[in-house]
Amino acid sequence: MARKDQRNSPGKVVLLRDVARRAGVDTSTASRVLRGDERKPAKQETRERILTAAREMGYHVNSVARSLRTRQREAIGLIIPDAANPGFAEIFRGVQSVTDVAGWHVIVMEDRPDHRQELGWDRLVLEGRVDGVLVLTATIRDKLVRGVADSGFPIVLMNRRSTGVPGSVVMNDPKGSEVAVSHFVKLGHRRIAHVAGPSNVDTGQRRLAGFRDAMKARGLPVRDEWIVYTNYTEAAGEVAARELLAKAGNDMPTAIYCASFLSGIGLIKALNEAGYSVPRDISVIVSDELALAAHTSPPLTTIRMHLSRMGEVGARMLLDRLAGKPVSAIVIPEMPELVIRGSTAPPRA
Amino acid sequence: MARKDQRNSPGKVVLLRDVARRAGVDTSTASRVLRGDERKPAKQETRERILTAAREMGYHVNSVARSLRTRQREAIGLIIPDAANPGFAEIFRGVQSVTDVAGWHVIVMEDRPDHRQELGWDRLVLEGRVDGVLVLTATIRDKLVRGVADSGFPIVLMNRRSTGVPGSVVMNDPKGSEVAVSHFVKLGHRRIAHVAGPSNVDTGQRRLAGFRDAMKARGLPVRDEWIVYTNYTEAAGEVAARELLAKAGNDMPTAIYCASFLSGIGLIKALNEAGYSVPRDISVIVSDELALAAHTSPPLTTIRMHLSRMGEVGARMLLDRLAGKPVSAIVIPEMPELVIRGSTAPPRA
DNA sequence: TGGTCATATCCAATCGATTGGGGAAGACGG
DNA sequence: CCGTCTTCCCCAATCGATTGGATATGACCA
Repeated sequence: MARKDQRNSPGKVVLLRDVARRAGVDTSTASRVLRGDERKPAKQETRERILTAAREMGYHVNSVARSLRTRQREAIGLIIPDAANPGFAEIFRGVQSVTDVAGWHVIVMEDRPDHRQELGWDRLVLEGRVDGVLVLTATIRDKLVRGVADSGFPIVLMNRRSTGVPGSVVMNDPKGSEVAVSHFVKLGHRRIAHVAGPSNVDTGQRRLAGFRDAMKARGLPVRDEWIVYTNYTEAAGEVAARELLAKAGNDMPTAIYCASFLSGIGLIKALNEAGYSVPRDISVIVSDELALAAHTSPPLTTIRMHLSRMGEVGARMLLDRLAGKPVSAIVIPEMPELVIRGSTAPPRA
Repeated sequence: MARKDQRNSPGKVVLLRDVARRAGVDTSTASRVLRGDERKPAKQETRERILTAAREMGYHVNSVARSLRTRQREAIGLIIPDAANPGFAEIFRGVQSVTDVAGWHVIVMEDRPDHRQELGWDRLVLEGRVDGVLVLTATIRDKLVRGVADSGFPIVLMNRRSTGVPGSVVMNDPKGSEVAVSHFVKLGHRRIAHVAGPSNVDTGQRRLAGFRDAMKARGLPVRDEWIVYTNYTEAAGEVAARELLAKAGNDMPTAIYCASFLSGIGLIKALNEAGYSVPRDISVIVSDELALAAHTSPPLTTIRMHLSRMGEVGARMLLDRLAGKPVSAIVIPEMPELVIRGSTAPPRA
C-alpha cells in the first residue's frame, strides 16, 4: 500500500511469469522466445502463443532484473565539461544516433572541474550504473580517467586524449589550424596570432602544434607574445584579448585564429572595447561551426569540425568495445572546412 | 574468460559478502551498517569494523542488485525536444543541481517529434529504467504523456502543461508578454505583432494569451494578420517572417514580440532580407535570455525567463513525488525581466 | 539458579529474468 | 519391441543486495 503510493504503481506490472503462465509454458521458454534466443528453439506454435500473450498483456522486460543476470546495463555515461557549450548538442546527437538504434541509454553528467562534486563522474562506474563511458573532459594527465582506464573499464575519450588511455576519437585539429592559417595568408596576412586552448588539454596542444607547423611551412614567425591560452568560455576569451593586448603592445597581429567558439566571442568583444574593429583592424577565425556563427556581429568565419561525426564514431567505438573489439585512437577523417563569413578580411594597407 | 574480455573486468569486484566476511559479520549486518539503517542498530565496534573493511577494500554497492530489491532506480529521465536549443543547457543545470545532491542520475533523451523513433521515450518507463520522468516535450493533448500519467507513473512536465496531468512547472509566460508589450508601448509603439509558439503547445498559448491581455489592457488592437505561429527553430522564424509579410502587406507592425529565441534570430534575418532593418523599421523582443543574445547583430532585447530555476523546481517536485508527496501545477514565482539591448528602439516618426 | 527482556547478529526468502542441465515425448532403425 | 537420437520444454541455480523473522547472548531481577 505504502509501496503503491510511493512507487509508480502502473496498475499491475506484467512479469515474465505472467506471460509464461498465460501461454502455458515455463518462464525459461518464454524468455528464450522473447529474446529470440535460437540456441534452444521452440516450436513455431509455442513461439506464437508466447509472443501473442506478451503482446496482449503489454509485457516489457524488467531491465533491472535482466541487468543483474546478464551484467549488462545497456547504458553508457557521457561526461561533458559544460552543457552550455553549443557544441555539446551536436556531439550528443551524434552519440544518440548510435545508441538509439542499439537500444542503449545515455546518462549525461556535467563535470565542471571548477566545482567538482565530492562525488565525481566515476561513481557511475563504481556503482555499476553504466557499461562504459564517453569522456569529453579528460586532461592530458587525468587521474580519474587513468584510474578508470587502468581498471579495465571500457572508456573512450572524445575530443581529448590522455596518456595511457588507448581509446579516443579526436578531430583533425592540426588540419583545422592549417586551414585557418592558409586562409589568412591567402588574404594577405602575415602577422597571425593564436588563442589556444588550455595547455593541459590535448586538443589545445594539437591545435597549437598545427598552428606552428602551418606557420613554419610558410616561413612565418610564431611569436611568443602572440600566443595566449584560454579555456572554452566567453569570459576567458575576454581575458585572452586583454592578455594579448598587454603582451603585444603596439605590435598587434592582424589576424587571430581562436581555438574555441565561445572564447572567440569574448575575444572580439574585448578587442572592440579596446578600439580594434573586426575585421577591419584584426581578422578572426574561430574553431567550431555552429548555427549561431551566422548571427553574431560580425558573422564569424569558422572552421567546421564535424562534431556530430565525432559523437557517432566515439559511441560506435565504445559499443564495439563492449562487444569485445579492441579500441584505438582515431582521428576523424572528415577534413575541417572553412566557412567564410564576415570576421575575416584582407589586412589594412 | 570470454566474460572477462567482454565485460569491464575491474580486477575483481568487491561484493558485500566480501566486506562482511572480512569484518566477520553477516551480509545483512554489513548492509544495514553501510546504509546507515538504524532500525536494527549494530554495536559501535562492529560498525567500525564493517566501515573500515568497506573502505579498505574499496567497496561500492552494486546499484543493479540494490534496485532489483528496493525497486528504486535512483534515476530519472529528462525528455527534451532539441539538445541544440541553447535554453536546454540552463534547464539541465537546474535539474542536475538538484539530482546531484540527492545522488540521483539523469538519463537524457532527445525526442524530436519530426523523426520520432519507433521506440519513444516511454520505453524508459516501460522497461523500468527510471523512477520518474521530466518531460519538456508535451503538447496539450499528448497521448504518450497522458498514457504514462494515467498509469500512475511519476511524471512532471516542464515548460508545458497537458490536460489531465497534474504535475507541472511553467514560467510566468503571460507576465513575460506583459513585460514585452509594456516596453514597446513605453517606447511609443502601438502597432505590435506577436510571433507565437506552436498552437498545440501550452507555453505558446499562454504567451499568446498574455499578449492579448496586455494589448487589451492598453486599448491596443490585436490584429489577426499580426499573429503568426512558429515552432522553436531558426528556420521556422524565417517562415514566420515571410508569413507576416504576406499577410500584413504594406501594413506592417513596428514591433514584434517573438516567443522563442531561435525563431527570433531567423525572423530578424528574413526581415532584413525583405528590406526591413531592426530596430530602425521594426523593433524585436525575444523570449529567453541567453548568453548569445548580447552578441547577435543587432544584440537582442530579451525577456529573461529563469530557465535554470524551472529545472530546479521541476526536479525537486519529481523527487518529492517519489518520496510520496503529491505534485501540483507550479508557476515559477520569479518575475520575467526585461534585458534591454539593441533590437528595440522607438518607432520611426 | 532460573526466568524475562532487550540487544546484537544471523538466516533465508525475495526482487525478476537468464541459462546450463536434465527429462519427456516422438521419430526412426534394427 | 527395444534402444538411440532429436526436438522441445521444464527445473532450479544464479546474479547481489535488502529485510522480516528467528536466534543467541547477556543483563537484570526475583
